[in-house]
Amino acid sequence: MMEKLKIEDLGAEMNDVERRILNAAMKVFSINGYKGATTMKIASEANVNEITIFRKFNSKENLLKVVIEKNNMESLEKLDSILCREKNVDIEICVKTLGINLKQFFDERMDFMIMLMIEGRKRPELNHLYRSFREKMLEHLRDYFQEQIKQCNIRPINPELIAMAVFSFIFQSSINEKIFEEKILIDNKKSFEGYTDILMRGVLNINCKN
Amino acid sequence: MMEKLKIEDLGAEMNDVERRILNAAMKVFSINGYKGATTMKIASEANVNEITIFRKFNSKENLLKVVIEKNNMESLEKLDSILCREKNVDIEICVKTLGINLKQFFDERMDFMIMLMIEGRKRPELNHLYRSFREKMLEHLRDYFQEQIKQCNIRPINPELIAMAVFSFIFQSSINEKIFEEKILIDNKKSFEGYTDILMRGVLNINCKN
DNA sequence: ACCGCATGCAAGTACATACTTACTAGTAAG
DNA sequence: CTTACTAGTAAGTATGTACTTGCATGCGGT
Repeated sequence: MMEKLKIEDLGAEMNDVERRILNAAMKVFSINGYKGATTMKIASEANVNEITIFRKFNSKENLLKVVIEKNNMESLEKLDSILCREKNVDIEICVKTLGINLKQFFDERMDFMIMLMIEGRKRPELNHLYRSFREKMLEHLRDYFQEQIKQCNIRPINPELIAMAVFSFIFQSSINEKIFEEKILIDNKKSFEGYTDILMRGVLNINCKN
Repeated sequence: MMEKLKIEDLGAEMNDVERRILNAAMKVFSINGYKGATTMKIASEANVNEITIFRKFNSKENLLKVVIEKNNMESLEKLDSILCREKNVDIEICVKTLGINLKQFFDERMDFMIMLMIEGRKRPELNHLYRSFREKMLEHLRDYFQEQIKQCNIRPINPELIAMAVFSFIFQSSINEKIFEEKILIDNKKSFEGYTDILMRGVLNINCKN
């Protein structure tokens, strides 16, 4: 007998069919939400018979959990690679690159994140998943700015606030493109650079400024 | 025979039952999304028999449209009252009050807006509704900052960018509270004042500064 | 008292969809 | 060739839910 995939089994490698199903599920859940996503849609998106989904994942509910868990693992890994603090570097460049990387991170996951946010409101057990990304990002940013304040590169503003300012702009840019297919400026990079410029001249301590 | 309520009839005053249904529908749609919201849930939330909904509004689909249209009317009205440009006033105070008012506006409607955003992705005919708020707000902010640039109160940054900076922070604050029941700072007002401070010292033209 | 209208209640229809059962076909290994 | 396993097909079950029909009830106005 074949084993049904559960969250614990994620470490094991998957075959082609399973991967296709998971990718399709991710896509369909993202766009349609849990209720709106039918196993039929997922199956046809994955080019797989509907029943195969149940054979592999037992239930729609379990499928969602596996999709979430897989995404969570991959995302946290990716996030870690982005959030390697670069010391000894010009603060403006540092924030810019961090922002651009985080923006890309969001762009790749925004649909799914929104779904998690929505679904999480009704299922507290999912809520912590999106929350963990957010927390990680905010914490990193907060610590970074805290450090900069200590080093007197930034004037003593609540670092939480600065972190939120960066985070919210990135988040919103990503939403703009995903939901409205609209960019703030034509060039993504330019847009965040512009924002960093605004942020910096407010954040940088004039007394310590070069 | 009783007339079924359609979008055109919104001008007419509604009785208690209709109002209760619309309020309940708004609530249930907001939290559960279109698919997740069952007529049964709406009915019990409104303390009304399920069938009454169909008698009054014909179909779930039509109910959604009426809810949206009603909300749209009321919201645009509210927005208009917020966006009455205050000239001859200190720019920092102006942005602060505007931000705080917009924040409150969002807080009262965030659930529904998110639902509109989500639903709008699958139904382009709904998309323009949330879009119209956003556009209105951004346009107002953009024009305002444009004017301030002309008056040399602000250095020549892309006004779209500044508008977006303000908008995104407010939007995010509202999401924080709605989805995560988390505030950036304990005090809402303080949080936006802090942000305005950051924004201003980056935005204000030092040459023209008092 | 009577009429008209608004609402509730009971029962039911039609359909979508999660999930099952039983069987078949293909494929890879020994 | 045989065995074991994987995936597809066909058919069906059970449930939830939008929406209907028919009747009862209650209430305000005349």
